[in-house]
Formats: sequence, C-alpha cells, structure tokens
Amino acid sequence: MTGQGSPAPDSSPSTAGAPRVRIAPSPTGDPHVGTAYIGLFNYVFARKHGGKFILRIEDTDRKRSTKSSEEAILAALRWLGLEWDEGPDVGGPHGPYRQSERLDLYKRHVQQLLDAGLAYRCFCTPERLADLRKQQEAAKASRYGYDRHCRDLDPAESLRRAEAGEPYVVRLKMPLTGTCVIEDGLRGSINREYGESDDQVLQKSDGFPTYHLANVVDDHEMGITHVIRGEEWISSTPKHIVLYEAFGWEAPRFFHLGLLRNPNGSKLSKRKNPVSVDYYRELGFLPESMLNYLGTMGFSISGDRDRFTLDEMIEAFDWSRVSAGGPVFDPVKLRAFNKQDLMAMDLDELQRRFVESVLRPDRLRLLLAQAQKRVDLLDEVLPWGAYFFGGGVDYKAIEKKFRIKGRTRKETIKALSAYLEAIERDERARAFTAAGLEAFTEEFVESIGWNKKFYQLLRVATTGQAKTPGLFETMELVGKDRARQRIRDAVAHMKAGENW
RNA sequence: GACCCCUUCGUCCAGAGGCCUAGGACACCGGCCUUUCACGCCGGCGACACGGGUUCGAAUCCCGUAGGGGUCACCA
Repeated sequence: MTGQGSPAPDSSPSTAGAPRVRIAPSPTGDPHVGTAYIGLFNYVFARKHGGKFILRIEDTDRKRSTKSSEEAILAALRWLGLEWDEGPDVGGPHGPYRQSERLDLYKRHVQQLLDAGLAYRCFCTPERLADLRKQQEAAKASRYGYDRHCRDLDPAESLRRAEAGEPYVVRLKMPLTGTCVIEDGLRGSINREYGESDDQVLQKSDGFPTYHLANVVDDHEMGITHVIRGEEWISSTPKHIVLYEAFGWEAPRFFHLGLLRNPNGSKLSKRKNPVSVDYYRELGFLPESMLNYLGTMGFSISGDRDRFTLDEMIEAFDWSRVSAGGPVFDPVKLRAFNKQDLMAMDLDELQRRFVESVLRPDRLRLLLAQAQKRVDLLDEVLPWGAYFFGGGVDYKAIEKKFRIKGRTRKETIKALSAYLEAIERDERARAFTAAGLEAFTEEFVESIGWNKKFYQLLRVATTGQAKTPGLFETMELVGKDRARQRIRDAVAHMKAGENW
C-alpha cells in the first residue's frame, strides 16, 4: 500500500561516523551464492563509506550447524575477495563472532525482558503447537501462528513451573495493536500491523536463542548501523523493531534486497540450480567474474555498461542505483562474463590461474594415482581422465546403462534422487572422501532396498562412463559439486528419456 | 488463505514527466572477416502486465486489477 514509486533512497548513515555492516551466515550447509550476493552489497557499502564489514556466524541451530560448513563459508567468501574486518577467525573488538560462544549474553538479555514483563515463558508442548496449527489450517484461519496461550500466565506461577523443571521457551510480547512502520532504505516505508505478528520465540527450550533475539542483541552489541539483508526478512522486521524498543536501543537502518531467483521465479534453490559457491569455484569460474555478475543483480553502474570491477562498484555504489526486484540468477550470462575475463587476461596470468585451479597439486595427485595403472604414456593422462574435468557429460550414448534390470525407470530415478538428498544430511558424504562415500553409500543402498547395481548407476551418472577406476575414488576425484550436478543432470536425462 | 514486497525485451539492467520512433549486456538469428573454430565487426529479432485517472504531455506520478515472489517454525 505504500513504498511504491520513489522509495526515497538514502545512502547516508543514520548514525554519525563510519557505518558498520555485517554478513551473518548460518553454517548449515554449503556456501550459498545468495550469501555471497548479500555479502557483496554489504562489503561494497562498507568500503564505499570507509566503514567496517563484519562476519558473524549464526550457529544458534545446534542440530544443523557444523564446523565444516562454517569453514567452507569462510573459505568461499575469502575466495571471492570479500575480506572482513572482524570475524571469528580474525577477531575484533566485539567478539566472539560466533553466536554459540555468546550464550551468556543472550541469557542475560532474555532475563532482562522477562523481568520487565516484555517477554514471557511459554510451556506449550510441541504437540499442542502442532495441534493448534492443524486446527488453524482446517479452519482456514486468516491468521496462523501462536495463540498467545501462555502470555498472561501469572509471573510467580511461571517462575515456579520453570524452577520445577518444566520445559519452556521464552516468547516476545508483541503489541496487540498499532502499526509498525519500517523505514527501508531501499523501499521506503513499509507498514505492518503489530497484531499480525505472533509472539516470536526468543529462547528455545534448549536455552539457545533464536535468530531473532541473537541477531538483535549482536547487531546492537557489535555496533551495526545498517542491516543489509534479503527480502525474506521483511516480515519479521517488526519483531526486531519491538526488540530494539524493548531494550531501549536505537534500531539500525534496514535495507532489504530482492532475492536471487530460479529461472521459474522462485527463490534460488539447489533443486533447480547449483547454488554452492564451491561449485562455481570448482568448475573454474573466476571470482572477479562472479562478483561482477552478482553485482549486476539489482545494481547497475550505468545505463550502458555491466562489466566492472569490485573497486569500480564501490566507487559508483549508491542506493539509488539499486533496485528491489528479485533477479533471476542466469548461469549463461555468468559464463559469458567469465569467458570475456579469460580473453582479457594476458597469457602469463591465464596460465597461472589455470594451473592454480584446474591443475591443483592435490587434485592432480588423485588423478595420477588412478591414471598410473591405466595409461601407457604421460600424454594420455588428460584425455584418459577427461571426465574428471568440466561440468556436464553427454549421457546420450550411454543412456542404456540407466536401465537397471528388475527396476522400473521410476524406481531408478527415485533412488538416484534420494541419494542426492541423503548426501546433504550425512557428514561422511558431505566430506566426499572415497572412504566416507563408500561407508555412506553402502548404508544408503541397503536402506532403500537396492543392491550393488546402484553402484554402476552412480558411476554412469557421475562420469558418463561405464568403465572407471573404483567408484568412490572416482567420485572423490570428480568432486562433490561436480558429482552432484551430474547426478542431477542424469536424473533429468532419465526423466526426459522416452521409450524405456 | 492472511499479510508484505515486486512488476521495462527470454534473462540482467538503463530510464527518476517531454531528450523514448524506449538504450546497453547475455542469449538467439543473419552477414562480413577467415583454410576451420574462436575472436572481432555490422545488422536483426525482442519489452514499458492490464484498466482507470492526474497532466498540454506518462515507461516515469496516483488508484484499481492481474501476475510473480516472500513470510506465516523451539531454521536462519
């Protein structure tokens, strides 16, 4: 209802002095291009105004956070060249920069809210919440969400139950009336009725804070002046604003960028696209091409130019040159940028980069270990192992191998798809070493009631070949991101296949 | 479903009332260059979602409609 037209762009910091911004990834998977995208805009904004760019790890989800994910995210951002001024690995005056190491801080703040009557303990069981949800769905309720059942519990009673050991979460008391006005630096005013937001959980029953609480507390403690994040956060911003007010803090300025999309318009997801920065890195995309491409998503440096360096982007950056629509992430154009950058390089540089990425010693060594017994001449190594390089392979000639005796096409597709998903949830598989893959795959095959025929299927899918060295050595060498993409391609190929 | 956001070529952007018979990039299609391919060059295809206003004048401002997206978790 508002916010259309001229959104009153504003690049001036709300707080005097240099801005402080942050990227706050959650270490629950592969480094996502969306994280890189938001990171880029934060980085550029900070550099433009001589401010600080902070990296904070939001690992408040105990079940899903992993160290390997955190490491991968840091490595990916660093590869892109988005260096942070403060972060878990480089330190800084506002550390620690990992939320799991700041639990006391959140506990104190929750207590403060509880004491002030601005938050309350909720003893509702997960079952009751599930029932509630079911009811709301059945009733086609216009409002979903928590019904504030425990909101008016007597504080003394509440305390007693807590001390008696009854499990509880702490929820924020949202105002029941009134309008929240979010002044978005990119979109203008966004109005939302407070009453539409439910009473958000601030502290889980395991004592860990939720994103909402930790994010507000940390942004304040770390002196964050501008919160540049994805559009997905708009609807919970009123909760954040209420929290700032509850603590008596000044809220930062908010800027909600459009979300990167799949070709079909939905939020970019790994179902439809390779979304791991590692995938692009592994396939030899250049970090500068990547950054430039990401920089054209929602931003333009001028009307007739879309090739620019990071420094040029920083130089030209202004919110008036940023649009709020959600751009489609188009790998074709990214490739074109990459090709142009390759062409523009002098030969020395090209050679250096090629050797650095494609002929990396660790990878070469894996390759040679397999080639040793299989080639007669050194010159044959690369042609022999061609399927270890490049992205896609051609399944056309070998598609007969996708037919597995005793299994329908549908079953075969299902098994391969299930494998793809299972990889994500298993630490051994995520590490993608031969030994880990073998142990994992063996269990997997059994769990879905298949036999070793699945191995050959995997081999063909990941290499396009029927004859390769040991499956798991081969998969390790193909690499996680390339392998996953090929399995996806194989599934797509099978789905498109006709008469079988 | 409710709330919020978004809406210019297939895609990414330019355009901030007349400069727009709407510009650039990627993709696609022709042609030139060339032993081939690539590069390069020239050209082509191709969009202001729709309907109402406001205005002398609207892609640009307002309203409505439609479409797309996001959010409605003890995930971030």
